[in-house]
Amino acid sequence: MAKVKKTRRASDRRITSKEVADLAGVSFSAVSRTFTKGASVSAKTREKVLKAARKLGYQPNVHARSLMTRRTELIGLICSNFDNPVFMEVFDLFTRRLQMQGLRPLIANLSSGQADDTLDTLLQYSVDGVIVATSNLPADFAQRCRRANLPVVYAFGRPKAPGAANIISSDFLQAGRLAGDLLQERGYRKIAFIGGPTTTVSTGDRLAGLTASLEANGLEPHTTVYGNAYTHEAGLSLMRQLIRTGGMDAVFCGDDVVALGALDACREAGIRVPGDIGIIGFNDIAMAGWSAYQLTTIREPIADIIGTAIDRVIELINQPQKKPKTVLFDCSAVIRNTLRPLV
Amino acid sequence: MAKVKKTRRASDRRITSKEVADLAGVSFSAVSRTFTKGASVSAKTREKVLKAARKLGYQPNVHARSLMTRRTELIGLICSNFDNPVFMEVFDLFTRRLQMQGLRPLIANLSSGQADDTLDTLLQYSVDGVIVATSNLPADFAQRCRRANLPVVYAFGRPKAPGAANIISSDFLQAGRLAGDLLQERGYRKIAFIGGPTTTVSTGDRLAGLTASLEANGLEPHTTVYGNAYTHEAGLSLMRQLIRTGGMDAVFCGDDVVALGALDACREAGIRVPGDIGIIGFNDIAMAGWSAYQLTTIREPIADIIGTAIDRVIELINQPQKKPKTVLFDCSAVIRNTLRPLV
DNA sequence: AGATCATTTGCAAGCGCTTGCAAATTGCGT
DNA sequence: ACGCAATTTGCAAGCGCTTGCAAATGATCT
Repeated sequence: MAKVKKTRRASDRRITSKEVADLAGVSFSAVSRTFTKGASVSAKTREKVLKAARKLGYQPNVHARSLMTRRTELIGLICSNFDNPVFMEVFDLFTRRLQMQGLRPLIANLSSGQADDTLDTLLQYSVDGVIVATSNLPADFAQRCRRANLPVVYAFGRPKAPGAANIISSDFLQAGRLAGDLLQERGYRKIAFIGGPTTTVSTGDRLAGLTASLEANGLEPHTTVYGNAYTHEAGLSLMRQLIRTGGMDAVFCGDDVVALGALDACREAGIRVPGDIGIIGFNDIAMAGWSAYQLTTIREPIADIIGTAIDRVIELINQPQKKPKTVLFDCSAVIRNTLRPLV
Repeated sequence: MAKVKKTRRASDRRITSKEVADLAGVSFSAVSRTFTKGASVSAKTREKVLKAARKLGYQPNVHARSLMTRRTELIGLICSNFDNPVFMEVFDLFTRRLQMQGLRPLIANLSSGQADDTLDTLLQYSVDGVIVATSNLPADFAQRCRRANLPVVYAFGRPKAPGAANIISSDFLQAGRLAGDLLQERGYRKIAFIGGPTTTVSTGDRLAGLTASLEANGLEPHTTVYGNAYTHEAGLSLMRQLIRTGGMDAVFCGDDVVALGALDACREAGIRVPGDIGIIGFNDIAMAGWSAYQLTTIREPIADIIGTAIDRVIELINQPQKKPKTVLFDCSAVIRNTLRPLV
């Protein structure tokens, strides 16, 4: 970055509380107090200050304040799945909910760069807490946060590494079971599974749920294949492969984008869904409802997860000694047209 | 939010430069200097400091620093189109590119709340500059930024209000013309237009471009209809309407999501694309390339726009007196299967 | 009016850092 | 070994704000 200019033009400066104080004819701690809620100021002074502030266009400087309060109202938001449409909803909700609580997200885009820098940056900005909304995160991240005394909660997934952590997520096992039940009660028996990267816990859990549901009836997954990412492309090619092999009558996709890819593979192969093969996804992204797809899928309660994650991180900020906790939400089925009707 | 705990446990505190200085046996300005690039420190002291810092896990406090440097390295990023898939790519690029320049985005999600608070918040956090990546923004936003002495650049659209502003965008007129040319050289003559909200400048410009292209051959748009948002739903119902009316042989959609909706409307009506009707979109979102759609569309050079917008805002931060400037990028065609081949 | 208590206010000491300045150190030529 | 210039260093004065404390003001009751 270019060198900072030294010359400090008058216009460059922002209004300070001193200036407001002068205009209002009060001490500058009075200004500070009218802007810190809960502080002791008479209605009269507050009025004077507010008027002066308005006139000058004064805005208290959060950074200066944070030096004393040790609060920045900044929450580090760690993301990486910028290629999955579900992220749009997640992101929208996170930024809005945080805003509503008077907090601001400081985004760390993990797709680029190393995770190490990421934590350093968050530390430099003294974020009050961190919410992790990605799964491909170095295992020791939580540890490092703890060492730095930084509250951290995981949303939408749990860290691979074992050990206590604050986790707010949907119950992937239950989701997998739900998918399995749904499929079976519609008469499907030879159920294949298309998962995401084998390294992600979420994929494993969903498969485990499916397997559990099948085992209850003495069945087991017909085939399981994995893509190296939750993408349309992966779903497309994996489904083509499955079609070539054949033998299954339904497939549970670990993610909607993958399911849509699978659906497109069927379309091009002339396979009818749900006539020939049933398909069920996970996430309920917007496109799943588009008329071209009408994908039956499992929906996680995104808003609940996000709301709870935010509440939890606030709680931890105020009471850092609180014990780690895991909250799992049940998922629900969204029935559309890629599964045949109940038998 | 709950009241801040008063008690300040030792563990609560972050390491300060003083502590590093003590451990390293140097003055604490030495610490500061080793962390400010371009400062004068001998290799030996820097080594000592770095070692101590590493041992203690020290990270300089950006907020304290910003008090003196008058730089926060924070850029306000104003967004609102969290429902359009194109946003994912935009957002990913913005956050990454900013990160690469040593800047951090402070997101303002305009979907909720008033724009007034938004600017106030950005001011409180003393962002160094603002990038507006949304079009539905109160007209006076730029004015208010100027009054507050805040560099602001508009990316992906220009403010409705006239007046000088920094605008980095694609050339919607050229894009519209390109679409028109493409359609005509493939023999389409009765071309309809599906736009977004009539209030957005972008829609108007795209239509103007199309019209210009048609006029060159003595034609004019066959029909123009507008949705109240750039959504699949809007495209679907608008296209159904168009189909009912009939008479056109092609349609230019102001946005890809709309185009996909239109495509689905054709599919359900049994209309063949591009056989019966040609369809062209705008944006080239990921789904446009999915095998179910294979949408021919116009692509804006998103990465260029974002890169330039960032460069521009940095430029303005360093030289606030720079005159406003508009940079428009040409769009290009992405030919897939929703237009019939060249005649 | 005077005494008593609750509020409100200003003062000043920080918060963790940068930076101009002058003193201390270093390198180098002779 | 000595002198001089170029570096390096520590000191101290901020940056804009919060907050404990004590002084000042206001309210309330005899």
